[in-house]
Amino acid sequence: MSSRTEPAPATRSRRTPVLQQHAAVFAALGDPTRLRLVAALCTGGALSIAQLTAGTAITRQAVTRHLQVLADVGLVQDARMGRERRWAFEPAPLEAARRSLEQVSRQWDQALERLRARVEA
Amino acid sequence: MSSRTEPAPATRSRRTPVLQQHAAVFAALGDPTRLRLVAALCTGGALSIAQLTAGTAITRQAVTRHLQVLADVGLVQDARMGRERRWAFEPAPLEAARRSLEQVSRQWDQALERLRARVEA
DNA sequence: ATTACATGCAACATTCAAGTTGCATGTTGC
DNA sequence: GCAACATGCAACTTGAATGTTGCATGTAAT
Repeated sequence: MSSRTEPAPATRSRRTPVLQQHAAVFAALGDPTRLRLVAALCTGGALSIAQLTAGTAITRQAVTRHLQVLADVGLVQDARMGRERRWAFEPAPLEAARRSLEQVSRQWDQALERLRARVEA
Repeated sequence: MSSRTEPAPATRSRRTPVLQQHAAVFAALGDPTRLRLVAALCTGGALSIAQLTAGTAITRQAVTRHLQVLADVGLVQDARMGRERRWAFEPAPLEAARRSLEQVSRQWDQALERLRARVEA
């Protein structure tokens, strides 16, 4: 890693790439079907593709593609169980995304407080 | 509000629409440029379109469209200030999204605990 | 008034994501 | 072996998202 193609131009441009890494996780969660899959998997444990397709109005192949998108960002993991393929939720990326949102919230609170302090001065 | 078009069909199908409502917020955050805009606005207060365009490699019009996408889910808000248009971060939808992720995390923890209790029994 | 700045609007091209269909492959059970 | 189930793979269509260019509009400053 650290290809270092950019000359680190400004002061705060080092912080943004970390956020952009989380953009992929948000993009994966930004689809109703995928969000439903994540919710189903984190509640019911490991499920097969056919089971996950049962509740939806879309094709099994479409569900497979959505699961692949979720797997690309590490939100789910697959394991062969005989003739079927069980998909399980993986909490780590979601935790990272949650912390990312918390950090944005914190920065916003700090900005508000700085503004208030300046007004009172 | 409360149009009540759906007859509340099943037991747990009432929970998923709430999640799907948050999918739009995640989709809005799921773009590197937009995530950068949100980060910039929550740190630096209200900024104009030209200011937000300065750091990027894309056009002013593209930034405008991204801001519109963020505004559609309520993440930013605009206000005219003379000849320019200041955009400000709005924390409410992000807080809702953060709580949504926390709930998913909580459900996962509960599922793990249930599984452990069953194994020990 | 006129010049410069900041933005709005609309048409356009291009890329990508979502979903489908059709068929092939592997696995279970009789 | 054979039928039924579960999945994999690939081509295709469609619609939306991203970004651009060109011009119009409104505002500020001289």
